[in-house]
Amino acid sequence: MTLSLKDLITQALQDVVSALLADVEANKTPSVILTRPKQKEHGDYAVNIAMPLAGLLKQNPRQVAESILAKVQFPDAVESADIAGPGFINIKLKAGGESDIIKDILNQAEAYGCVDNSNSDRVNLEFVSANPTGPMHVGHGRGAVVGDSLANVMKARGYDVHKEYYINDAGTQIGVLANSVWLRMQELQGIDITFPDSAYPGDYIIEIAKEILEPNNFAHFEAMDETSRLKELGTLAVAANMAMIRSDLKQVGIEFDQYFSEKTLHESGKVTQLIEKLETDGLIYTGTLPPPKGKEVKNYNPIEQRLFRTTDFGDDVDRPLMKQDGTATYFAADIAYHADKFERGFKHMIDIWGADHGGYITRVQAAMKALTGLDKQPEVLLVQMVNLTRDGVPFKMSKRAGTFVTLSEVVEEVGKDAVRFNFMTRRIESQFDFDLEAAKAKDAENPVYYVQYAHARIHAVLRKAETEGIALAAINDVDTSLLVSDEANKLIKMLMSYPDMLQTAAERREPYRVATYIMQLAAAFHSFYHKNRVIMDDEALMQARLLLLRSTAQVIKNALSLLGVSAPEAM
RNA sequence: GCGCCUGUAGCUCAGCUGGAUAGAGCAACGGACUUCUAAUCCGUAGGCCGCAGGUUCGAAUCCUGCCAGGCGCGCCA
Repeated sequence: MTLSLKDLITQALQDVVSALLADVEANKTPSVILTRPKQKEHGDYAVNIAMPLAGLLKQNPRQVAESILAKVQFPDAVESADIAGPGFINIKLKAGGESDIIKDILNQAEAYGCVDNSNSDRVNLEFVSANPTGPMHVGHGRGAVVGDSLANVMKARGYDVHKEYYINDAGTQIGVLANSVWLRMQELQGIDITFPDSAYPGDYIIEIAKEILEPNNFAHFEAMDETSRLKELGTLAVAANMAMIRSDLKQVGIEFDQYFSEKTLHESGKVTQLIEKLETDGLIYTGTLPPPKGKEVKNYNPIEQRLFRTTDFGDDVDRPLMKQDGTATYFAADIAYHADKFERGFKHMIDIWGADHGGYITRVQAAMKALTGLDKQPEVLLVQMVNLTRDGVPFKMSKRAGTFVTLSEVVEEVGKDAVRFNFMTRRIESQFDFDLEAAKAKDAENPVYYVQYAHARIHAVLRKAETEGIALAAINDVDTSLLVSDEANKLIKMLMSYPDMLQTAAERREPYRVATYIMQLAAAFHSFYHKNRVIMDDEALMQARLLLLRSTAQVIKNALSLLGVSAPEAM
């Protein structure tokens, strides 16, 4: 792998910095970081290294900058380097100095921006994990899209990512689900039932009831005792819901490497083993928890419980692992689950949760520390809530009333690309107002069309070239140094920054950066397009511009594919 | 009361872990299609970066305290 021009410049400066510090007692050598200045007059790259160095050398920053420039040996492509402001070094490159990058992009094609995964830790990425009691709603959709894109971005940067979905197919909710289905089954048989508030009201329950009745005889269930009936119906209903959820996920282009069932943890005895282990380790004691703060609890009865000493590992209060009826809490199963991930060889886990689970992070991390010694694991990304609106008017969503809007409905209305791209245009920390009309709009209000249009536009030019009988020159025969216009320069810089952007996105778990980047890249292209006609008489310049367009299309396509969004060649 | 997240242009959001004159899109106003896709581009206007302190050469960014909004806070998942 050859060093980029940026790397060469950085290296040249770093060498001088080390030389200057040779006579000084310094604990550590500050590292040179090249930045892209916002102002064009500040050159192509800027370095602030003179500022931190000034303190160590006890000179003023501008003097330091002068010493650096006196010694440094820049590569040929550097035209000039000047000192500016309090001590910045601004580096200007020769026109077209970096334009060779577009050849690399085309040679690497879909691999541009990616690195191989030869030596990296395995990462377990758990996301969505929507309860199998109903269809996915838009909030789940955001987590799903973010998680899948993050997986793609991290894979592109060499991480070995395993995508996992945790199915909460145990607990009281499954009993509620089974009972709801049973009531609907009876109703379908013409039996008069009353549907209690505690049951799930959605129409999908009726569909499930029908599905179950299709191959099975009603009498078969009627004859069973209630416990085994609810158990069997629970299993069937979970399977039906998971089939629906998987189809919803597929609709937005998401598939998992593994679906992990909570029930198997209980059945295999892993949960009880975990509790026994904690008992043996002396991490469990009998105690009474204080009443919850902040909200009135009616009929609060303090009770004695066996409590896990999570406070010893950073939690706020100790947590119960067993309910009063002797069954395990959700928390107990969840730490058994994370311990299982650890046993499967994952030292690194990332969980993507909804914001309403934020209070849960410390206790899981505390438990994992107690069990495995791992610190800050799992790494939890909280995705803030989604508010669905139409023309700015909020939807009233209530699962109870059956008026929540499913992800599937939204995808059908606005399309997969719009859903996926729009969810990626904001940081996960900010709440999302998702407007259905805006997401459907095919104009500048909707960023997905803006970027797709850029891609389609490039292909329109390429098609035009083809119909005019223009042959594309071989990549290495093109003189890219002819690309000297401001717009071309800006576009090339955007294309160059793609790998760095991806690396940052992967390291910081911020896949939204990819979306922001594509929008900027598309803007740089549209701007170039308007000022620089591609198909023209000047053959050499035309070939250079065609090459620039092809590499731009390649990067847009690469980036969009990480987000699971299509790159159409015509619109 | 406590914990987490958020507060940047009229609206929706960026701001690359401390850099130079805080940026986009929408909305407003004014321009650009006989020429490769106007789903586009160019320009104008619009800012006590929630408030107040602190850290330092330098703060939207880091720290502290307030204010406002969202989420959460016993054996629900």
